Amino acid sequence: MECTNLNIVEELRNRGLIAQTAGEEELESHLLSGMRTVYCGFDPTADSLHIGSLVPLLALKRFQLSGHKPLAVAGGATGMIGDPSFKSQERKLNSAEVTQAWTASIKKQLEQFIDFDCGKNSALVVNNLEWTENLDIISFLRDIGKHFSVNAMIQKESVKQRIEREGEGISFTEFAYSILQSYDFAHLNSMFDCTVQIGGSDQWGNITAGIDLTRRMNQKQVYGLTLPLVTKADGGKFGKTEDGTIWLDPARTSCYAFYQFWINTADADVYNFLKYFTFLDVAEIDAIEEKDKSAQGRPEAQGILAKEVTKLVHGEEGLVAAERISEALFSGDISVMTESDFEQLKQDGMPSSVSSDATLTLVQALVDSELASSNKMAREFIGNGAVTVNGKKISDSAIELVWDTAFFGKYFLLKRGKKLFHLLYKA
RNA sequence: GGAGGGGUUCCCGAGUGGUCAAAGGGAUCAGACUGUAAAUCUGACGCGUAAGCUUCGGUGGUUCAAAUCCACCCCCCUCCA
Repeated sequence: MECTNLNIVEELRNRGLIAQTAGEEELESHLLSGMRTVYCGFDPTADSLHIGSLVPLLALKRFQLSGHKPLAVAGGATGMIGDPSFKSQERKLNSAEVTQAWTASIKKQLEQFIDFDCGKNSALVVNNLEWTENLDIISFLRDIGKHFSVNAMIQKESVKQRIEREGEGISFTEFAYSILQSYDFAHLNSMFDCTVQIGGSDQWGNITAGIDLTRRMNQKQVYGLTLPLVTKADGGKFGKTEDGTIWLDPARTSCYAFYQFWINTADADVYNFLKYFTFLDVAEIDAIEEKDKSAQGRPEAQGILAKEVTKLVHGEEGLVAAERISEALFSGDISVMTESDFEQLKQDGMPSSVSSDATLTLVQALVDSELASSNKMAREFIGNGAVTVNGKKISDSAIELVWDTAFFGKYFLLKRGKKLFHLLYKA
């Protein structure tokens, strides 16, 4: 990768990706005057990252594209402690085995996003357990802890509610989290000459603490930048659907479901999301917005967003699969699908299940497939005309599914509502 | 330790002996309209085809009948020590 040296700060600013910076002008000239090593940490709170981590992850890549060296840290150590920042409750600790297993899978995910073979600014992924597991308690308290003022630490907004709120508290373990993360920054600074840390805006307190510690331990000036929390225009929580979190791991959230998540982005959010989650030029995004505005009917933006993000996360292959299913289900005529298309749907992440029953009622099938939460609901859906079997609307709730009438004698494609599908197939 | 106020169906919140599966709002889901939007309108929203069954912090009691009354217990909040 060439060192293009475009102004990354300005680029982030144009995309609305800067929440806070420690000395924006200084940081800007620091980044313009040479290749810098930029770090961002990701703690293992599950065996996969979810789309909440996408903004910082892509930001690392943006830094790399502008010629800087990204350094992703998997929080094998910090994940053992638990970040209390803006968390209203103390969290339970996971076992060491679990945390280390999660760290390993997260490390693997991080590696997909940044380039490890582009010369000088090739990326680095490290685990912060490497430099903390052998840290002894006395050194920790004397060499690191001495630089922290508890008075200052309890002033931080990020732990305020835990300290002030009645009925809540914070253990020493979580309280010390910030020290651990600060030490990461100082350590990375001396090991890799890392001078910039980025993170979500909830990380501001931890980042500034790291800047202070690095100055005190290494006598070096380092910088911080936080990215905004992604919000939706309707006030809802970003990244959650009825079915829960949108994960980056296709085993947890299929490429198809992932693609659909982005397709369903509200108009009010989609142009911002294009700036947050894709590498398209801001000018290009503005052009899309202009075009959508002047054209009537369906905007193109959601399709572009879904395509770009799915490709980034799941690659060309994942995108093709997601598009194939979406095409078949939403625009194409299902009856033109071949037997192998159905097989493909299954493999591509279409929710599906096997049935070994000779015959079963449609009501039962809807409940089994979780398209309806109870028989009563299933009947109501059928009565409302919300249920389709193999492309045909069914309004009789007494109907039975007979395999002879299935596609290829073995597939029933159930649909409830406008966008919920389930493939039922014969054993 | 003392005084007071609370815990209601996903959330907020009304209900103080039968007319309560429990007002109202939000969230959610479906239908119509659309663009696999938004807004709007309609409907559903404990389980059951139904009869009916199971819910109102927990346990026990009073009563023909309890979310509502009584006893004990658990949890939360406010004030005092």
